[in-house]
Amino acid sequence: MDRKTFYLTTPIYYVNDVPHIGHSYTTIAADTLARYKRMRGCDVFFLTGTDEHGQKIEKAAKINNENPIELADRMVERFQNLWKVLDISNDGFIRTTENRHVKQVQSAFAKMYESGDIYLGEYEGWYCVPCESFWTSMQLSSNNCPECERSVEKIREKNYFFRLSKYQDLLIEYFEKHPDFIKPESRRNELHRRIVGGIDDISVSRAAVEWGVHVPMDDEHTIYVWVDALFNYITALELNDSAKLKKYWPANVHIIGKEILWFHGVIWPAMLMSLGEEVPYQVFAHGWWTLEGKKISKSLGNAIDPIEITETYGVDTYRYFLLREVPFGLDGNFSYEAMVNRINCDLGNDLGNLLHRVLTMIEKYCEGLVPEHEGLLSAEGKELVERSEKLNEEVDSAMSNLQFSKALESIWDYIGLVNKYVEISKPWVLAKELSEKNKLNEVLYNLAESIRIISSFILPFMPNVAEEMRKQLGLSLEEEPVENDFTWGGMSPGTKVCKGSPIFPKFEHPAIN
RNA sequence: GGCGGUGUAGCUCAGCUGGUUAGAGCGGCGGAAUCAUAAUCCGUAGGUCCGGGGUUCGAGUCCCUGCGCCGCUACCA
Repeated sequence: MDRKTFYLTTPIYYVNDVPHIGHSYTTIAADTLARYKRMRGCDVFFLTGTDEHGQKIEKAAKINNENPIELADRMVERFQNLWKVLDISNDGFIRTTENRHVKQVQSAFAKMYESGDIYLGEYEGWYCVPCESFWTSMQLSSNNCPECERSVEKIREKNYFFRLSKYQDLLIEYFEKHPDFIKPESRRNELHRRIVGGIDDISVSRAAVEWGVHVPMDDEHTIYVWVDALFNYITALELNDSAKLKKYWPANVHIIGKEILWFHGVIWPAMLMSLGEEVPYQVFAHGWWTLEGKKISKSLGNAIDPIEITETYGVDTYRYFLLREVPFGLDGNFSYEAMVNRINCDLGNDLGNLLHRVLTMIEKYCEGLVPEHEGLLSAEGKELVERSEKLNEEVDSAMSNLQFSKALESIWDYIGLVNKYVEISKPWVLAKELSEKNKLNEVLYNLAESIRIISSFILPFMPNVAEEMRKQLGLSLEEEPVENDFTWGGMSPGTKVCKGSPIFPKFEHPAIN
């Protein structure tokens, strides 16, 4: 039987920048979705990688007195190391400097040239010499460079162009037939209006840039980095008719930041249409993080290395915070205050304490063995079971829409219900009466089983925490997590639990400056 | 400038096609309980739903307008 495939990607990260919170956010979201889909039985292919060409890299390397590829090699290591630290389970990693990629990009470019969708034309624009930037007349601020306010000069350059305008109607049609193509909806509407407003052909080659993929029919030019970069999503699968491409393409979702939506939502589908390839099912553009209320930028120098955060606060807690604090798609604010609050309250008080109190009772009242009980479930016990089924539906629906925070909210509602169940059932009272032994056993079994289910739902978000919970519950860590883990009844009576120290130690709130 | 969004409790936000006393989480306050990382559970917050005008039997929810904030307008998660 063929399993359903699920192909998801992050952008390939530009190696001119050190990895920061934004990169980690996209990748953690993608990883969580990938892990979730694997548990649901999908054949997942999760791709990330690095974008290594272009003028910025060329210049940065020159300043460092090294070859561009040396710079890239160094930076790639930093990204790969971060993914390792954050427990990213990517199935593929692609670098745009790899030979397999370069060759396929050239062949796609040649194909579009042969079909007439790429043509040699003349680029006309405004050039700011000190900034080394090109601007359209619309971008100019009172006829000067919008960045430095100095005067600009008109330049003409032979360039290859992609006939984007030709795809206007097809794109509009695609947007209208696939309302979920771009998420969130507000972004979709923005793009849609802009396409309706008219799109021009785009320059897809640069004569002035040497560090890039050379235009196959004209060695004087390199291919515009964005064109080069976008193709990674299919060159990683082997574009030229391989079984892998057929198996996974079109991608189920490209997860990206909102600033690169134009490329993914318009240019990329148009080029795929030109090549006769299918368009991805969805492009999901998430929001931006501010740091303590301020925009994160190089000029402010306030970027934080995710590795630093995780060294202090832990990897799983960081993953949890990013996906819980802000609905995916909206902007959010990262603050240590909020992070500590989430760790202490959601994780420590609600979840960590629940695990700890239940295991203590199983050890105290049942010699550390998950008890067996006779007879039917009590009304409260039934509610736990029913709500776990509802939770299963809620989480699946939220995850299908990449609503990570919503999925976590549902899981935490359930955790709240289980804590309530402890209060209502009062196992410490039942334990005092020998005649209540069967009732006590039922309660403790239900609690252990509820926590097992919770650990399954949490696994895609916090893989290490889930593993630790399972270990303390006495479950085998050998077996791969599967869909069955989400449904009631997986806990075998007689399982020996193994309580450890609290899984979420409390943090002091950071001093307020 | 053009196009679009948004303004709801101290804070962060839910409130779909207009319909009974406007909701959640966190914080604050009061109580219960003792299995537990002083964790948990229960109760409580009386907020001109930005201002003004209008449509309607009825508007936080629709329309107009004023003010504030934000996004897109082809570098950057």
